[in-house]
Amino acid sequence: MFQVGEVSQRLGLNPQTLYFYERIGLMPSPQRTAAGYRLYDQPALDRLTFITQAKALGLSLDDIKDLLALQDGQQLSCQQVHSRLLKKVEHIDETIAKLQTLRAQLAPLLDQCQAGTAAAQPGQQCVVFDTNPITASA
Amino acid sequence: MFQVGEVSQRLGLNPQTLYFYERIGLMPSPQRTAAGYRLYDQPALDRLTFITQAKALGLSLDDIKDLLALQDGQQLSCQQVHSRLLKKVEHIDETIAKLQTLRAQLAPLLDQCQAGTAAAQPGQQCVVFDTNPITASA
DNA sequence: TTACTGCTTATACCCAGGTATAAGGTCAAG
DNA sequence: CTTGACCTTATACCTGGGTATAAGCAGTAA
Repeated sequence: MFQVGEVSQRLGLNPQTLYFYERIGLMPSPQRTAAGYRLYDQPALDRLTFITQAKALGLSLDDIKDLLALQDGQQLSCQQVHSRLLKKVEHIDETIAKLQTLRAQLAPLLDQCQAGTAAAQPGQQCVVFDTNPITASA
Repeated sequence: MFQVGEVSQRLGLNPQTLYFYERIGLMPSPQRTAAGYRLYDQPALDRLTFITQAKALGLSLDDIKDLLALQDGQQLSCQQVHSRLLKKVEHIDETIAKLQTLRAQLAPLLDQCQAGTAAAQPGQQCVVFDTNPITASA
């Protein structure tokens, strides 16, 4: 069992962040010592690890809360789990597609710039954006 | 030349959002009538269109400001344009990669759930998350 | 006992990207 | 010459995801 300071150090989180996660219902209220100190057990550490990893993958705390709720087995049927996961995956797919579109639009600019098709002398203005391909393509 | 109401209606923006973009330097101060009413010209509309599209693609207003600054030809050399664009593209690539990882981790859960490998009866708890593959794989 | 570190709570603040509201000036129609 | 729609500014507020600070207990070591 670990106190808040040890947990936050191990996971690289601000203690205030732990309190915050508890306040917003992302973490359950942990056990307390007689004096009221929080005591985190291993499952709590695992849960925090899951949260930080999911966050690093770009999920919002709300998304993570949903996933954890599924994980907690909130009497959700497979049907319900499936439909919620599906929505999340669809949203991720949309985001990926958008970014790939943007990526594809920026790539030729990069090439053009590198190839020196535009004004290439240092100190001279780059003309890559003279007719903007993003605006133009829309 | 269009007043703020017409512009915001055409582009689906709140007039306050136009003022906001002006305040943060994303849009230049437009011309004014004698009475002080803003008048937006076609280049201003194009710029706003560019902004809303770039936003839809997931760019931050700061990113967009950078791109527009390049577009405005702020005496940046091709070298500078190239290095800034490159950073942006690299960041986009990282984000795509992260999301694809997450996607790949969620997909088997979806399948499992759909296949009824987990408890499939409505009203029964879905066991897909019993050993969490995201946590497990990390 | 005092000092020090660590814990507690509440409250306030931060950034991003706006939205809402109030108090007032402008302009065209009737 | 008033009404109503539209514009102006300033200011306050909102969500998301925290961080900072203050005031006050808890526990330990000299």
